[in-house]
Amino acid sequence: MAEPDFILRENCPQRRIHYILNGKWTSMVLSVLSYGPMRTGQLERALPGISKKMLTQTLREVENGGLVHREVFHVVPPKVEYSLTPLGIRFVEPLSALYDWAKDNAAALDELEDNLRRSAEAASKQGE
Amino acid sequence: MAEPDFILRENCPQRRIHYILNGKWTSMVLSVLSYGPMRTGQLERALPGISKKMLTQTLREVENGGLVHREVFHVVPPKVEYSLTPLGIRFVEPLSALYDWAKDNAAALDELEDNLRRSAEAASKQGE
DNA sequence: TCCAAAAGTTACCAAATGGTAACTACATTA
DNA sequence: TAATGTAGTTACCATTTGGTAACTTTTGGA
Repeated sequence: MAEPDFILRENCPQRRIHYILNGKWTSMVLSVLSYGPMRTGQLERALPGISKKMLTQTLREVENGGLVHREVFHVVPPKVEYSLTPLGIRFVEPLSALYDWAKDNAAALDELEDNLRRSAEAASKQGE
Repeated sequence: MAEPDFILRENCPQRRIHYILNGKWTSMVLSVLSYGPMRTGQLERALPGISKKMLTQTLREVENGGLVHREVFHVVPPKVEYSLTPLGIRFVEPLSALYDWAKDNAAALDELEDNLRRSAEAASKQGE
């Protein structure tokens, strides 16, 4: 008989998908691109706080993974457009579901963050 | 009029949920607990490769967030049982969806990993 | 008397991660 | 002649992250 579902071995689907989505910006870059092709500057403005370095680094990763297509227009000043590939579109599916959940469950997120805040305060009082 | 959906500001639902699930083991610990209450040792065996340190650290975090309940039985040798709280059960919902997707789309994961492997090889040939 | 079992803590360390700021390229425009 | 706009790179650094291994505690059993 098979081993129970709750054993999460190296290389199980669960670990594999985390391996892909573990960059700080990866999933959000994909999510933004799900709204349509975008230029670098648009992406940058869609993710306030991202640095140029992280943006290009993340874009290179998803490009290497075959999730995103990079199209260079040879003009001056430069123009580069990014868009999801068919594979990228498939990966955005579970992300959108996750984000939809987050939008619909803001109260749960609030509750969790309140809990964390309270426990952090309690811990710092200990240290006095 | 509202700004476009694809602007992902600090504190938007998308960023908030990543903030919670960003520990290496957090989401998998929650996922394992969705199968029912478990003792420390069971959790440890359900996540091959996790260290004692990371297991307790992760458990404390989800406990502080109010996602997991920790019940100590005062016996020797010690017995401690972890289980999802109602809030925890809500958070497991999108995780399960994500993991179901991953199970159903192993081919897409393969394709992505192949792409990454190939691009890594190409990059290392460059360096020779 | 000494070890086992279960859960947990601690000190220490190496690697990964991501941020800042300065720099490049180049045609157009003022 | 000098500045502008767009995409990108690079060196450098601080922080975070997570792993290892040794240690603790308590009681029952060999």
